[in-house]
Amino acid sequence: MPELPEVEHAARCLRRWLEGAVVVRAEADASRVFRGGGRRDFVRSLPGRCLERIERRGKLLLLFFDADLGLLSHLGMSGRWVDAGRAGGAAPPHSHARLTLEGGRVLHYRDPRMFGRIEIHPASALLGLPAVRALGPDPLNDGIDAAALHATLKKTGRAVKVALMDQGVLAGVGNIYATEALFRARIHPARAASSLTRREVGRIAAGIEAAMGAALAGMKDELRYLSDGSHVDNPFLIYDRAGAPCPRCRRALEKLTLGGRTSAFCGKCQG
DNA sequence: TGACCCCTGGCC
DNA sequence: GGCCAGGGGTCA
Repeated sequence: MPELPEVEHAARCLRRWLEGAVVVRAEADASRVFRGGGRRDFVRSLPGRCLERIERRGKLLLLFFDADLGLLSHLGMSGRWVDAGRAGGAAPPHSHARLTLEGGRVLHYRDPRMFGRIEIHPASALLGLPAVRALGPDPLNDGIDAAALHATLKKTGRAVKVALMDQGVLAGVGNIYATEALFRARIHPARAASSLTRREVGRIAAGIEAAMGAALAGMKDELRYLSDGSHVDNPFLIYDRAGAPCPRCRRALEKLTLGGRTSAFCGKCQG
């Protein structure tokens, strides 16, 4: 499930594939991935366009093409852009959209669970979209200002884990990195956000940066990280490891549900 | 602010 | 064969 590091990886791959390339054909299936008239716009407006730059804001990919054409891509749970090689090969399963580039390379958007979305907008309007404006600071692009984060968390009595997954608090943190960061910071996921001290928020900020940094470093390791952004194994300290021993104290990791999402945590280290 | 829902692969 | 996970939009 893509969060900030995985989307950053996708942005880097797309830059490599699309930089300087001209789209010669765009195809799209009738799919939930396209909302409103998005499918028609995708097919009609992309051919002939050349990519100028790609930005990532939190979990959003923003593609700026020439002639003021913009594409927004959110990968949802299972979305991936993949390089399927030259035209003529079979489409990979769950392909909802295809871009054929000058020279014959074909990019597919795959999304088995269809929680992702693709939208076409004027490039000049992308940064002004409500979904973009609502985002909080991006830990990788902007860094985390622990004092500002402390001030934000102070205002809400929600569980700290739920608050961290709010894209308006920090852009790009989801279930995985909230879980990992709180373990690293030794803070219980259900603690009221407003009860955290400035020092504890500092540990959380450091935990987010460390967990995301480790993931980004791991993406260079092709044995553990595939080029399509998926993991070969579970590279995380405690995410999805409930029942397994805590890597710090060896006590069995516990599990609880907050904000509809499952958290692993150590009842001793994060007491 | 919280519950519910979308959708399907993967796991039990 | 059945259940669950999960980002985020929507609605109460």
